[in-house]
Amino acid sequence: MSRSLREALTRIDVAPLRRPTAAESVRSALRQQIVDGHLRPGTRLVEETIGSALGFSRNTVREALALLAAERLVVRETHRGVVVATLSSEDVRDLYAARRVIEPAALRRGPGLDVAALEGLREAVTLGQDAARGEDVQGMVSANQLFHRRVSALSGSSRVQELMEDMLAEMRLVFDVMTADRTFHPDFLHRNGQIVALLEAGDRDGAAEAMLAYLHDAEVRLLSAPVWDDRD
Amino acid sequence: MSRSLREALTRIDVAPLRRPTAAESVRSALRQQIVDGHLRPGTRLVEETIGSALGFSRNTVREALALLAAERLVVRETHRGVVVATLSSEDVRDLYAARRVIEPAALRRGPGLDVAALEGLREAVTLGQDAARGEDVQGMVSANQLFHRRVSALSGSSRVQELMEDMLAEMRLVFDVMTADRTFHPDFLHRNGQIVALLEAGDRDGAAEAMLAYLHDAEVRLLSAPVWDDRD
DNA sequence: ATTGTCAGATTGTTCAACAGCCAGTACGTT
DNA sequence: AACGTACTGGCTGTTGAACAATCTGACAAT
Repeated sequence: MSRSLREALTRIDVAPLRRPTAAESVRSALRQQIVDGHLRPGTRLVEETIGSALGFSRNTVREALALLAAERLVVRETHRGVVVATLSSEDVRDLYAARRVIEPAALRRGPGLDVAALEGLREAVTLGQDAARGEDVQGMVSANQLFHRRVSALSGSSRVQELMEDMLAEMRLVFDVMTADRTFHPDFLHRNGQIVALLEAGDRDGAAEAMLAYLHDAEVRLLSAPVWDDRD
Repeated sequence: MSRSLREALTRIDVAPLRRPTAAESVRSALRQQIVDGHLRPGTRLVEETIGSALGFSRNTVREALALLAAERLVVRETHRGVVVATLSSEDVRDLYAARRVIEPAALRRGPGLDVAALEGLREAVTLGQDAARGEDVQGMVSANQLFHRRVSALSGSSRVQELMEDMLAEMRLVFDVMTADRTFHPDFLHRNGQIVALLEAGDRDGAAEAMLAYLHDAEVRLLSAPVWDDRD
């Protein structure tokens, strides 16, 4: 094979192009229902029921549930079944401890911070502001998650991004509890803007510190919410 | 039920006490074989073969393989099968990007740094020194991984620890390539000691910076190794 | 109230089957 | 020799049925 041909071929990124396997379909369908709040925390997920509802066999559903359990979106207890995860205040502490490690560090040192990345962050902030003006709570949550997803992308590690992805899904379970508080999201959307402004000014350490404070305050605010499932 | 009895019972932490399920057994058996290097990167894992070898059905094996794939220890390609993961230089870069985010941040700000934690870190260093004196490569790797596992524990987040756990397992796949280089491990064990010394002196920022430098150097050293599987 | 017992429901696990896909092999074309 | 085609064996993806183990709730017995 000629040298130039080989080199030209390396530039093709061959798309995965495989249609999702059955287990993947079930997995993402359930995942979607959970993060969208249609399957509330505590809901029992019965294999047979899901299987016949979605048109897949029990074994396939089992595989999907096992993966969701690895993601912590559902909890499996042997011989007792699977339920949509119900987060405890301990989980909230754990999630925010993780985010305080990852997000400030990504801002401070992550190798992914370039012009395009800054624009992406700015865009997420703008989307959030639009949603806030329209009092669109779903939109605010999505924009906020987009912002933090892109922050974690600055880490330059797909493994870190994947963890953040999972944790953001878990956060939807948390916000299930917070639907009452109408001021929660707007307050924190504003602070996203401040963080981006610091980055744009070239002050990465400042942005990292602002993120740390943000996460601290958000955790306190969430933990002060009335009801947490703390029967562990 | 009497009041005092109820109160006494709350103090029992009821151990999980469930013996591992079949899929879990297969999963951990395979995991062990992989991290111990008995199943080398690239080895094909055929469901039927594993099943009959370990005495479990194909379905059970499938569940175990799905979980290992989620952990990235094996790679599953649809209709093509499962092989023990072969890491590319891109994977090494990704892993170290993740570690540079997590480990320095855990040292700098993690809430888990107390006297007991410091002792644990010091112990890991001592174990490493002992292994180095005995030229015990396996022991050095284990001690080093214990050290970094305990650093990640400073994060105060089980989710971060879990990610680190998975990544350390992946690192075993990396070291499969590095068995040639006899000086790799002793060099870096020494630097673990310096990091602990900084912590003991109360200089968390300094320890974080030292960790950052450590991880940078380790990555460079690994990437300079002759052969990486970079056919992606 | 506490405990023993039993039936129903659901999970854990196996087995057997079949379609679909992949890699390799052989064969014929150009 | 390079290429296209057809065939084949091996494995994966997925299903459906089956059975034992175990949990849950209800009801009866103490």
